[in-house]
Amino acid sequence: MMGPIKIPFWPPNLSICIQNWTPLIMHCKVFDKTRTRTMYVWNALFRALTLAGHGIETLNLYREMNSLGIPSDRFSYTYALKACVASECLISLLQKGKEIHAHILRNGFEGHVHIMTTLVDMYARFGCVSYASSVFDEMPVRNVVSWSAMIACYAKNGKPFEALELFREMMLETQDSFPNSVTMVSVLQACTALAALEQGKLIHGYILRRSLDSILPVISALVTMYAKCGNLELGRHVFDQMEKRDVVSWNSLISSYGIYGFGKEAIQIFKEMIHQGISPSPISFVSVLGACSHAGLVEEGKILFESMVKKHRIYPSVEHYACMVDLLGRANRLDEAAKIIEGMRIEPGPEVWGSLLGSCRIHCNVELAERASKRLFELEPTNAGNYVLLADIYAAAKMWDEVKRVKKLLESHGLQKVSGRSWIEVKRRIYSFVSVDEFNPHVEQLHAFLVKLSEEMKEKGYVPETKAVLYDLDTKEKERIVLGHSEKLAVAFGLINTNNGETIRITKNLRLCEDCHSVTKFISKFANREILVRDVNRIHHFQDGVCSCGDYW
DNA sequence: CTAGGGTTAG
Repeated sequence: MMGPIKIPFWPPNLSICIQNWTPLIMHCKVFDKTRTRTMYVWNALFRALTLAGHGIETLNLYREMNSLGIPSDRFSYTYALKACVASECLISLLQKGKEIHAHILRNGFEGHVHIMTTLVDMYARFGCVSYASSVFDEMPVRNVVSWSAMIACYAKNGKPFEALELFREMMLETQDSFPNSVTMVSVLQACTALAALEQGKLIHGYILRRSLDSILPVISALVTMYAKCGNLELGRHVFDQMEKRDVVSWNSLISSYGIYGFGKEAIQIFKEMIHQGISPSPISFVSVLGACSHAGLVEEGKILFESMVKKHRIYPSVEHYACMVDLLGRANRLDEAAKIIEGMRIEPGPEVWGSLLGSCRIHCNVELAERASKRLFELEPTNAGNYVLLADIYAAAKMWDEVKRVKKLLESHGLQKVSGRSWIEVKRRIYSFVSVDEFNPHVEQLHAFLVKLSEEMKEKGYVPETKAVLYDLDTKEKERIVLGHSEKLAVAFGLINTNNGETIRITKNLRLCEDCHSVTKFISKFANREILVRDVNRIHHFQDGVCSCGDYW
């Protein structure tokens, strides 16, 4: 007689295993007549496979179950949906997910909170925000988890405004869907994305009132929020107040110091973490290597990279290699960076080539840039940033025909250059600027302000840097273009509309331009203002004519 | 046997 099947530790050769298992399960059905018992076995198998990341196998088995005429139950649906996103393969299982979605509706499960929430999450992970929100909107019953899933969907897919708006709506629903710690983490991420410091402080207040301030994920998210919103001190303060810390809390602090360009301090914190008995995770190394790279600490970075395997038995992933390429490339050791790629023991992905291309831009290396971009265009043909980087490099080398060619290439993929945008929070309102902005009512005043400022600066030795301009124009024209950059408009707006002594906080969606960097340094001295600019990857803290990045970025 | 969350490069 066969007893109940126990799921053993999963053996490595899955496909063979599944072939052996399927008849076993069918066999089991013969012995165990009750249907729930059989479903339990199927579901347990789905669970084991999905947890191990074998989405394809789960779905194959799921199909087999269906073809045997066994209907899904509420458990199998959630596993099948999770399997669509838990695949090791790169092929998209979105279509499969939609099919299961249809089955769910056809079989009358549209009122099942667990299944519908899983559905929201599945679409979220595919980046299909509108699908997720329409499922969410149609849900007859919602609870904290469903609300949190939808807020997380917005926060993770570049829709922070929508995330905060939904959170507001959630708070109005007074029934049984009070936000909990999981909700708050996503809400904090939305504040981080917007660099909305004041909003973040209000959320912090709410967290304190709801006594959610001792939950590790919440505190880590708080530390990151404060640091990335331009207030490292408050982030540090939250960290210091923690009673218990885990590796993620430490990672938050390490990367926080890193983005400001405080590399030595980041290394110090990394060492302190180990000293306190916490083993570094792979992400700790990404954070600390990133910090070295931001600060130009090449030798320190190399030593840390070597210690990964030797001391901590952590094998470098693509991300770690990308950090090393960035570290060396930025320091103008491009040949060494290229050697790192050649010596990689895993397939170099777009992250690695992207790092190399970025470094080529800084040091105007056309030849290497062409090599890197060739690979990049194959690996991620629809990433507009790569084309723009290459065009930048050609423009810097005055190779205007090539610039045109790359721009055409970009357009041939139906893409366009992401335009620069900066924003600033003044009196709890967010003001946004783009470089050529005819609709912003403040622009004329700001332009006049900047023209006057630039004249004054020129007398004091300022020379505009127009390398960032991708058009073959004369110097005067180029100067006019860089003077209208969104980050300069935002700084000017901040100077005019905030009080003396108030810190100005700007956020930009792209990398800060070189000319804007030197102008902001200048302003910080002559207007005697502290100015923080957060660009795509880091924070520049300007004070008294100096920037925390040490002009290395 | 069921749903949501922390830290990551450029």
